Amino acid sequence: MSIKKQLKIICEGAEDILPLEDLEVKLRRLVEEKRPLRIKLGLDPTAPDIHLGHTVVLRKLRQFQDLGHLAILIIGDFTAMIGDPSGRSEIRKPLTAKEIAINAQTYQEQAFKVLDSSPEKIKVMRNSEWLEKMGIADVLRLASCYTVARMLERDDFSARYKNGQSISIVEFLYPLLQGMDSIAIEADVELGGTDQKFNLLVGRELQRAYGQEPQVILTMPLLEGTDGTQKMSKSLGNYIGVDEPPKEMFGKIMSIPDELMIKYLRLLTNISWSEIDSMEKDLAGGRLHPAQLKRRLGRGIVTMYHNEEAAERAVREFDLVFKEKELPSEVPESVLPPELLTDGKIWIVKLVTCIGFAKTNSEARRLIEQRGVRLNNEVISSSEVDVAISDGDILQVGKRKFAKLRI
RNA sequence: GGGGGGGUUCCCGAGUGGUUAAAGGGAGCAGACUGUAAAUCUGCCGGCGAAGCCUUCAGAGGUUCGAAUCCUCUCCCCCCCA
Repeated sequence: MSIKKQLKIICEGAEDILPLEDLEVKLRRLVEEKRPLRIKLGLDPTAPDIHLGHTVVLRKLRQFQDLGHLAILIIGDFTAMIGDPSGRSEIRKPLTAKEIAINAQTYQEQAFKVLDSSPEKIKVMRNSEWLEKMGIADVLRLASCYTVARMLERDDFSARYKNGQSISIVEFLYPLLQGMDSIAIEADVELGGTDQKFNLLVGRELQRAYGQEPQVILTMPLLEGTDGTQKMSKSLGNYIGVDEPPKEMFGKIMSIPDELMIKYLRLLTNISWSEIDSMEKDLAGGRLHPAQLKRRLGRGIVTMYHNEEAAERAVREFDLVFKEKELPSEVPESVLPPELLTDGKIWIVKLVTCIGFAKTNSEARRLIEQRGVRLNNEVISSSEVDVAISDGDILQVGKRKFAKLRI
C-alpha cells in the first residue's frame, strides 16, 4: 500500500498527529528497512473491563497492525498503582496489587477482541517489568529531565494549582514513568486519547534525553458515555463494556443521545466514512429516522463483540420489552426463602429489597409510592401491603428490572 | 519553622447555638410524554415495619437544656512568608 494511502487511513478519526512529517518518514522506513514500526499503547488496569471508550484507540492500534506494524500493548500494572492524574480533579485512591492483577488479566483478554492476536503483530508487556526495577538513582535521573514549570503547563495541573487543590509529587512522576515505558520499548509511535497529549509529548522529550529518536504521538477523540456529556468511564457509570451481554449492550446504545450517533458510528464501527457522511445528510434532511440509524449502530456493535445472531436476538428482545411492553423472553429467577413468607404472603417492601431491586427499605418504599413496582403487571400502590406470592410470579421494578419469583 | 484560610450528606455548595436530615444546583431514581434520544413536567433523593425513633456536617473529647455551628486536642488540604 502506498505511503499516502496508509497515511490517510491512519489520519482518519485522529485528533492530532505530531509531528505528521515524522510519521511519514517512519512509515517510509518500514518499506526501506523492512522493519515494522513499534506502536505503543498503554492501558492502566484501573477497572476490570474494557469499554467502548477504550476501543476507539484500540481500533486505531488495530489499523496499524493491519498495515503491518507491531502493536505493543503495555498493561500499566505498575502505573495503575499511582493513577494517571490526566483530566482528574483529585487524587485517585490507590488500587491494591491484587485488584490490579485481576484487572490486568481481563484487560488483556478483552483488548484482544479488537486487536489482531497473531504473535508477530502484537507484544503485550507489563510496565512493572522495568519500572519496578528502577532504583532511586534511576528515578532521579528521570526526574531531572523535566521541570516543574513545564509540568504546570498541563492544564489539569494548572487548573488544580490555581483552584488551590492538592497535587502530589507522584502525580508529577506519572507522566515521566509513562515516558519511561516509551524508552523501555523504543516506541516509534504512541497512541492515546486527547487527554493523553501531554503525557505523550513528555515521552518524546524523555526519549530524546535518553538518546532515542522521539516517538510520533497520535491522539484520538474521547468518547462520551451513555449520558452524552462526560467521557466514558466505569466510575461515572456511563460506559458500555465490550464484555457485556448483547441485550445490555444494545440497550445502552439505544439510550445514547442522538447527537452522539454519528461520532459512535465513525469511531466504533467499520462503516466507511463516506457512507457515514451520507447517513449524516439523510439524518439532517429528515430522510432517515434517528431511531432507525441508532438501531443499525446498536446492531453493528453487538455483532462486532458477539455475533450477528446475538445481535438479532438483542434487537427482537428490545422491541418486545420496550415497544410492546411485554416480558423479556428470559426473566432471571430469584428464589424466595420460605422463611420470609407467612401464610404465603410477604410484605411488599421486604420483597423488593430481598430480590435486590432496592438497597434499603426506604428505597423500596419510594419505588412503590412512586408507582414503579409491579407484581404480575399490576402496580402496587401502597408500601404497607402484604402480597400473596405463588411460584412463577413476576416482580417488575422500573422499566427494566424483572424477576421471576421461585418459592 | 512562622502567619492566614479551609474540611458539610454521591459531587459542587449554603448554613456560625434551637424553626436543620441540613438551602440551592448537579448527578441519580421513579412516574408522564416519547424512539429506553433530547427537551419538558411531577415526585423522590441518610436509615428504621416509620405515630415516632436512630445515625450524620474530617476525628476524639468538652461547654450547653440544646452543637454542623462555641472551646481543646488530633488528622488532612490550600495560600503567604522563611
